Amino acid sequence: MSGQTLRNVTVDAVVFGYSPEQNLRVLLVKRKYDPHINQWALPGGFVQLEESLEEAVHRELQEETGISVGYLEQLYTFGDPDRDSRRRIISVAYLALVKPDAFELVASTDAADARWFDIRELPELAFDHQNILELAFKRLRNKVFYEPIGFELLDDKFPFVHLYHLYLTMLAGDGPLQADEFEAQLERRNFKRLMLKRGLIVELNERRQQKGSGRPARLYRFDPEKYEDMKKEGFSFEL
Amino acid sequence: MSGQTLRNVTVDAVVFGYSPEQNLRVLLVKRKYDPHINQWALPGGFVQLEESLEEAVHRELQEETGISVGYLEQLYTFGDPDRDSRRRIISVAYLALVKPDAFELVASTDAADARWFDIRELPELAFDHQNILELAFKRLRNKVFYEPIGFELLDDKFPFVHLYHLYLTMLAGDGPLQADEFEAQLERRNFKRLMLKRGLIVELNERRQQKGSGRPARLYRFDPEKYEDMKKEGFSFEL
DNA sequence: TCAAAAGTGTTAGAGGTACACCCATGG
DNA sequence: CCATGGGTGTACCTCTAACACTTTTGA
Repeated sequence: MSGQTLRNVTVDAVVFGYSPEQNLRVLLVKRKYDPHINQWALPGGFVQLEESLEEAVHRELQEETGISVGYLEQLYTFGDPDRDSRRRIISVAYLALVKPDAFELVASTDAADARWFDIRELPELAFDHQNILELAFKRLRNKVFYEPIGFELLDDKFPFVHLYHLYLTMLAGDGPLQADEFEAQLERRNFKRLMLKRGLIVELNERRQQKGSGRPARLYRFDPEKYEDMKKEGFSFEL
Repeated sequence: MSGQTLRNVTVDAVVFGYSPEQNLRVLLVKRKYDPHINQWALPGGFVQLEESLEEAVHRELQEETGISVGYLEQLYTFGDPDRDSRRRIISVAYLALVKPDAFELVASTDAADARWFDIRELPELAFDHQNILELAFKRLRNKVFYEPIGFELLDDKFPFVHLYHLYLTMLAGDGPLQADEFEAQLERRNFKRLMLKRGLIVELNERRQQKGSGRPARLYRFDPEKYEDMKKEGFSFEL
């Protein structure tokens, strides 16, 4: 079925999903083979001879979890001599982000061997995947400060609070404080002004259908042009 | 002599050196074997079975150029199926920085097959090393904005202008403008105040021996403690 | 008409930019 | 004593943090 693989090179992916209700989540798969059979691990596998590294990630994600990601970025390459008990294996790790639609989709599939885990309630992981995940999480948190990550994690149209809560979550990280307790450090109204002034998000003339009491929220979307501009010129996105 | 190597994994290093007189320079080696025999390339080679990736870089640099670097950071992993004509080879690229002492040392060795090149006057490179080098240079320039790279590129004690000129060089990059023309964007005296306020550099009570006329410059050094602090907490170093 | 959520306006002060000016040396 | 490079002081002004206040909804 599959082509010839490189014996010493794998790819692994840390896939993040977010929704205001479900917090920040990571996609994990349950291993079917030894070593570490039945333990949770990052999705990934051996690279085939004729595919690029990115293609390998997309293929493995498709095979193991059925998901297709909207954003993929190389994270780090792990190559310590004894990180795999079988033999010397170098793993190129990737960081991926998905929007809530894909997010929900996978959550409702077979679920036996692929599941979303809350970042604060992770199981023990196979190999050195714990390290990989921690590094990915650090990177994601850092990205908040110089790239508009919301772009890849939120729905196309979103009320402003969603973006706000995403940022609060990132600031809180896995620390002891709840996201809410960062409201002082990241003031809701000033944060909004900042985002609008930067021109990255655009006000729409739609409002969210009501959920409970309170004034209905206007919807926003990211501006893809501005986003591309910033990618080229390098970001600088101090909160 | 050398142990068994992985057939499909190499490391390559982009080593930068800087001095105010010599500008920013990159260390290249002339290839002794096919493919691309006699072309200039990044120092690097195949990873041995029992060594880590970092160890491989240090070993290859030692073997090919005799240099030992003070700072080493993983850059990116290049794995396109056809980047090497021999077979599928994945290369883990590293970015390295050396201080002027090491810098001078190698410049005066046998020079036949290892040489420093001005970043603005590079020869044609073997494989995809042009891409690797460009990425490394971009990364280095970006680091300026959130990490005190001078730490690894300047002498332990330095007059403030050295740091200033390093930053001007980075801002200018490979663009059309001369470093001097960025003096408007990065004001000498304000820049100094900023650096001192951040606490990263410390004023010494020594002065540089004279070189031409003008008031003799006070010497400074970086504060390693502050540096470690910032590493842990994550930098945020807007100019 | 009250509570909750969203959104607007305004103000004090921190901090950065720009620049005038002073210092120390060689020729 | 002038040219050159190094270093200090400060005034203006922008930008932001903080918060009071208004709007729009559900119950």
